Amino acid sequence: MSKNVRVRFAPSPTGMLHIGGLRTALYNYLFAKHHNGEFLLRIEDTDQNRYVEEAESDIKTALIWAGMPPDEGPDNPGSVGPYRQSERSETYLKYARQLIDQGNAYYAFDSAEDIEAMREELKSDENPNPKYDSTTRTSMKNSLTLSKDEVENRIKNGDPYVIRLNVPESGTVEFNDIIREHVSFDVKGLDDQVLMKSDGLPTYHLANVVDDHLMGISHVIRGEEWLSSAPKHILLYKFLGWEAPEMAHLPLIMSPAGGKLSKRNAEELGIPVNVRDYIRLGYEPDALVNFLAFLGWNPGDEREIMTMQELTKEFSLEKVSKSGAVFNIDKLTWYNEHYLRAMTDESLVPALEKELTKAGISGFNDAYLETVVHLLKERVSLTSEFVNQGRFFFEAPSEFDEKAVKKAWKGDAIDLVTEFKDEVEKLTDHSAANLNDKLSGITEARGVGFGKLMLPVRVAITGTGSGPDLFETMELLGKETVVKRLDTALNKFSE
RNA sequence: GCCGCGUUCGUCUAGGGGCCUAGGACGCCGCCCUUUCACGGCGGUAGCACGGGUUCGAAUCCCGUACGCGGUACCA
Repeated sequence: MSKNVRVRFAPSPTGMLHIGGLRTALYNYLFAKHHNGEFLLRIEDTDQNRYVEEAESDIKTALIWAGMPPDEGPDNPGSVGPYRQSERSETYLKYARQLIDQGNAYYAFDSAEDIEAMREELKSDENPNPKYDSTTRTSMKNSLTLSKDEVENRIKNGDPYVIRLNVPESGTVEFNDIIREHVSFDVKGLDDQVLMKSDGLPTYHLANVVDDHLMGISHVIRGEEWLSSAPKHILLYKFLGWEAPEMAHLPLIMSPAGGKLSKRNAEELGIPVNVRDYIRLGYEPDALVNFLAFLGWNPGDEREIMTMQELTKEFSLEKVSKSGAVFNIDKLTWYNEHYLRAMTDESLVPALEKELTKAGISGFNDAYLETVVHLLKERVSLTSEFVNQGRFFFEAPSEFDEKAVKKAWKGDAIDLVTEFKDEVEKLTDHSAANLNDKLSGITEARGVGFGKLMLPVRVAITGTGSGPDLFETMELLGKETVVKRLDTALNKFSE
């Protein structure tokens, strides 16, 4: 890489950070770190109508949670700030004026109604969406059609206006996309994009070009939805006399239902679209990152599990695939389970505590919780399932699984459990091994199968027919609790 | 409609002319382990969109068709 790598993640604060946005950020981050470059965060808040107050902090929180803190951004500015576009208005106006002076842009005074009327008039089956372009602009109200005096007067009068890109009438714009290689557009297909809106703020197209240049961005890595407007950006770089950064348009993340992953076609399939939901649900950041990295990229060998460090070492845009990737929640679940199981019991205690707090349960020490984690972590997909899967570690079962009761509490279960309870009461060392000995001692003596006793005891202790090792569970619960639960069940099921 | 981009198992993908009887992962199915359920181990299922070329030889190169996706805003 000849020049210093500087990339940016440039979300618009119009809502909570989207999972696809996090992947875009991740690819930018990996690319930057792979090349020892910088990863910047720039807030593209030029649309005042869609501005959402909490969005910016949501974005920052998500990036930090996922382990990709920006090297520069609104909170830790470098030398090219400000990092919010709303704070850079004068800069954009300056370049817009330059473009006008050069003849590469022009003032347009058409109202929304004027444009609508033009579209209505020109609309046809072949052209359902007439554009404001090199052919239609000749019949509109702009500084290309109006006299110089009139233009000056209108501006002096404070008439609302926009500044539009003066797209050449013919030619092609070609560029090399790192992921797609050669891409070519006929300028005839481009419209005279609005560069400065009537509210004085730039559109994305102008702002992004000006900022990327001024901020020294070497590579623009963004979603494929931008590919169609890339030629306009290339034109802007050319008109402004700047070298365009390298471009890489990432394939989109798709819904299993088809189309872009959006609230509508994802959440009803059980796929959250906002990163904050993944955080809330208890996904491990490493798992989400690993999963997201592999949605459209892979190292070229058969590895599936890679940490952020490994991803950084291996990542390259050339290996990013060209086609969209369907979001497969089952695979994410598998990644999460994998990471969960690889983590130490101790490190998961805080997650358990968080869930307990949510459930209003308290009063258990860390050693106890660590054992609970140990017993549970191989049977859950998410830490948020800890409480549901292991409620019996914290309180006596309030209800009993009907099927399990029917299967377990029959025949001479009452006698067997009563005998077991008596043995437990006499036990001086309430250890898993001893409990196991006692239980199997009874079944052997009575000549019945192990399950005849184990199952009713399990139901009595946990309320269900399956779960972690029963003896370790009983050891953790302690003698008093075990005896009490056995009594309760004996009373309940002896009728 | 027009413009652009894409198309290997259900899904994520490896593959860049002979190494491909197309490899891995998730899912699913089966077996083993386990005196529960899981975990784990082993095995199986399933794919080069279609049609033409080019070539001794094509999943790999070219053209076309179909399909999918994106864009077509004073939104990003």
